This record gives sequence, structure tokens and C-alpha cells, in this order.
Amino acid sequence: MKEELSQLIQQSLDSLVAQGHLPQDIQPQVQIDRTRDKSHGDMASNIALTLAKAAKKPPRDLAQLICEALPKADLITRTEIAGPGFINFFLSQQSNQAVIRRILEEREAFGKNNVGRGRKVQVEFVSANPTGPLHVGHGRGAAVGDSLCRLLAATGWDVSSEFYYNDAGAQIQNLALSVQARCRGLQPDDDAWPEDGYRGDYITELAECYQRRDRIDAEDRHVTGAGDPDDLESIRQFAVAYLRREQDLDLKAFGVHFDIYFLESSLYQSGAVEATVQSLIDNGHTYEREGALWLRTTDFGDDKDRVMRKSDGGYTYFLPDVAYHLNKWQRGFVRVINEQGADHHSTVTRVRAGLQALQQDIPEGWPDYVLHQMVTVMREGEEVKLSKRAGSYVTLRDLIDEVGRDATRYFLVARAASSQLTFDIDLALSQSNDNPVYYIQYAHARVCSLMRKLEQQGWTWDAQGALEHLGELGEEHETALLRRLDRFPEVVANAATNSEPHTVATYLRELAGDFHTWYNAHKMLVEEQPLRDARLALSDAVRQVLANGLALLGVSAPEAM
RNA sequence: GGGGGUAUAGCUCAGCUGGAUAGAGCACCGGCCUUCUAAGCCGACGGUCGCAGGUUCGAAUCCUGCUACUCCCGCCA
Repeated sequence: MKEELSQLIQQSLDSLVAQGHLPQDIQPQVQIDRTRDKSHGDMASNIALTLAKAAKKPPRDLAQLICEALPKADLITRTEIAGPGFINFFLSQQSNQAVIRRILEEREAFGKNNVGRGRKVQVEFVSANPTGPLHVGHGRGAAVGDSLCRLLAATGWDVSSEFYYNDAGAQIQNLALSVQARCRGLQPDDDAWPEDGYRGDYITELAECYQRRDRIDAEDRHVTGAGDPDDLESIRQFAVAYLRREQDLDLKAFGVHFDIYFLESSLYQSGAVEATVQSLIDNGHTYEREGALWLRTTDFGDDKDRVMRKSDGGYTYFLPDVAYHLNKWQRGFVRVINEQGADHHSTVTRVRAGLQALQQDIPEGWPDYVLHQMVTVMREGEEVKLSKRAGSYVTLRDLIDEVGRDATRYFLVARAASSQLTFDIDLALSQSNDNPVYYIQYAHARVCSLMRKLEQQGWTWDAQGALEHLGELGEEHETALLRRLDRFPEVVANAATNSEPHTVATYLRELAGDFHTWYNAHKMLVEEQPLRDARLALSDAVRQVLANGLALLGVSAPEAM
């Protein structure tokens, strides 16, 4: 609809140029906005304001000329010049109603587009090391990352979701030592307890399972406990598998799936890390100092150079990060989005710098990052500290068990990633019925209920027939709903390109609000069939868009509540 | 000291990439169930968009400088 309007304005401008009212060399950027206030019509353009200077005419006069030169079109009932020189367009009811037709024809596909054109995109998220259960911060990453995947798939991208983790580093060693200590009957406060060992209860359970020789089946690995407390390597293998399986269960309970689990250790085994070092040396971006090998990341915008190889010969985490992202590039992802906690923001410049230093023609801003700010958890008015070592923290599973999957997902995805999030458990629990997610789901269930009621009354309804009667709609709540529905494809498109899934949540809240208002103002199941059919068509369209939107957030759309 | 993020109603947050009179939800106050789901609706209250400049027809939005809070700044990941 915007397109059509924009073309009409363009034609008008062309004829004004031809008539000499406008100079030849103008470069109009025709912009059409939805109006916020319905007294301003349906759409508005600021074109006269932006061209006024070049045209050497007052904006309102220019707007008048543009309106007069506008070709006749069915979709416009009238235009109005307002304020400093806006042109307001009042669209015909028919053009407003067209959206219902479109939704009922496209169904699940309404809102989708093909801007991705089948190109490959990867979203890496969560990427928690297997040293403990997932906590709320990981939950935010999971909710945002998974929703991003859904948005990208809906906009025509070939999406791959990936979980990256280190299965062999110092922290894993620490984990193995902690389990070993438990196997030997040690307590965290004993003198012999490993320094910085993990203290959580799950370490005890892990040790018991290992000694019982349990078999562990995680998504990406299968291990049977050896039972021998002296075999640290076996303990390590077992512990990693055990915690990976725990995380699998967390993710499954959250409705999040990964296509690929990528191991940091594989980068060493394949020689990718070595090759990356060599390539960086060959390209002349490194130097040695104090026995360590440095990469001159300052050449690429970093504020100081970074060590790649320590003086003891080991690599810093930075190097496998670069090797990993080179690997992603080689896998053909034109777009990569890394969803991480904002505490990792300093790696952004570093990884990009490392990739530039490889001189493989990787674009400068590649990859993309979505960094979410901290999640703090409040319980009984106090902040719950997230300390893995102390073992007392709120896990994602706790949250799902207490608050429910849908509410947890909604809470964690409904805010802009850049804003800090306070997850108040008591609030989420005590007011679980006032939760915004239920408000949206309730609207969906209400429509489903209407359809059931319709049958009980012995009436029937079909979309095709109902479309004949759309002319019955036109009252102000209905117009507001139609306008809101019409926006959905734009919301999806913007959310996907800007990596902002929270805007979908905001939209759904507004749509549900419009629906509840309308529902309360009118009876849907009226005697007159044309009006009834028309209202049910609108209801069904709302239901469909709510379902489509909730699916993008990974939240269910219940038929009854 | 350097960098990331944030600052909008009592509280939690939106604000469609610069538009017209800044919006929701909680909380508080007053109404609406013999009628399709009251997990709902209607109304009232509530604002110096952190502060100060700048850019222009027009700024919560862009630029500069401050202030506050928060996170990072290791040859840890």
C-alpha cells in the first residue's frame, strides 16, 4: 500500500517538474508514514517539507500543488494538507479491509518475506561451557537467539543455529578435579578441596552417577562412567557429557534447538589453530615480545595489541576464536550473528581485527553481534547472586518450573537486548495471571472459543464466504484493528533486519489490546449473518496474526485457557 | 584513565530509524459479568524524555560536552 502511494506521489512530482513548478535537479526521497493520530488520516507524507527549500516555495503551497497533480486512484478517498505541510491520505475502507483477505489467504505465511533469498546465515548463541547448568543469562541468550533464528527463517534466510563450547580448557580441568574430589568424599571447605573448585550440589550428583557407572546420552556425545576416581580423563569425559545432557534438558524444556554443536577442541585437532597462527605471521601482523607472540590488532581499530601465544607456548582464547570465525566464513555464511552477554563486548573488535589480519577479503563489519545486557534475578526483594562457584544461583530450569516456559520466554525476549533486565521471580509468580504473555494468549484463545461457540449455535462460517461481507466493517475499533494487522509484515521485516525480536513482543501486546477492546465493544455472534461473518473474518485474521507472531517468539498459542 | 551499555510517569518498560498533542503494563482511585472466556473492558490520576549546548521547517530520537548507574579493560574464557 505504501508502495502504491509512493508511486502516485512520484508521478505527481514528475508532472510538476514537467510543468516547471519544480526544478529539474530535485532528488525526492518519498517517505510515507503511518499516522499515529487517526484524525491525520491513514498515511502521511512529509515530501512537501523536504522539498520546500529546493522548490523555493512555502511547504503548504507545495503540498497543495502535489495534491492537485496527484493521479486519480481508488485507494485514496481524499487528501488533506495539515500542520507545517504534511500531506495526509485518507484511504478507502476497501483498501483497509484488503488485509483480511490477504491474511486469510496466506495464513501461516502472512508476515513472511523473502529478503534473505535463501542465503546462508548462522546464529550462534548460548555457547555455555559445560561446567554447570544454564542460568538466567543463558536463558536470555537462548530466548533472543532462538527468536532471531525464527525471524530469519521467516524472512527467507537459510538459517543454521550453533552452540560453541570448550570441552578441554582449564575450566573443564577444574570441573574434573572438583568431581574427583567429591568421588573421594571431600567437601568444598576441606583443605584438600581444589582451589577454585566448583561447589554446587550438581557436582555431588555428578560424582555419584560417575561412580555408579551411569550411561549419559547428550545431544552430541555418549559416555558411560568408568567409576574409577583416579582416572581423571574418564571423569572429565563423563562430566562434560553429564553437564551437556543437563543443558540439553534445559534447552528442550525451553523449546530451543541447535543444528550444530561445535567443539573448541576440534579447532586444535584439525590444525585450524596452527594454520591461523601461521597465516597471521605470514601476513606480517605479528611480533614477539617478552617471549609471547602478539597480534597487532591496533592496526584494525583495537585500543591495544593482543597476545595470541603465551610465553609458555599455550594459546590464549583469542586465537581459537579467530580460527573459529574463519571456519564460519569458510562454511559460506554471508551473515553471522553472535548472540552473547555484553560482558564479552571487548571480543567484538578483537575477533573482527583478527579476521581482517587474515586478509581473506572478509567484510570489515563481519560478523554481527547482538549483545544482551545483564539479567539480575530478584527473589523476596533481594538480588540473587549468580555465583557458579558458590553453587547458589537461579537456573533456567528453576525458572521454567516456577514460572512456565511461555512466560519465561516472553519475559526474556520482550525487552531490548541493550537494556538491563530484572527478572523478579515473585512478581512473575504472584501475578502470573497478569503476565503480558497471558494477555496475548488469551486473545488467541478467545477467538478459538468464538469459533467453538459458533458451532454450538448451529451456525457455520467459512473464510471464502465471509470475505463477501467485509463491507460490514468500518466502525472505529475495527479500523484500528485493520491498521494494526496491516503493520505486521513490516514489524517482522524490521525485527529480522535489525535483530530486534522484542519489537514483535511489543506489537503482539498492542494487537491483543486492540482486539480485547473491540471484542468488549461488540457482540460477535449476532443474528445477522453478513455482519457476523465479517466480524468472524476479522477475528480469525487477528487469531492468525497472533499465532504467527507468538511462533516467532517460541511461545505457544493455546486454543483454550 | 580507556571503552561498551543505559538514563522517558511512583515502579517495569515501549516509542515504527527526525514528524503533528510522548505511549503501554503494574500500583493507586472510580465504574462494567442474568448476554459470545472478567486471564477482559471503560474512565481518572500521573512527564522539565538525566543536565547544558548544537544541527533544522521540526529532536525523546542525530552531534558535542557534562552527570549518574552498570559491564569490560589478564600471557583467564
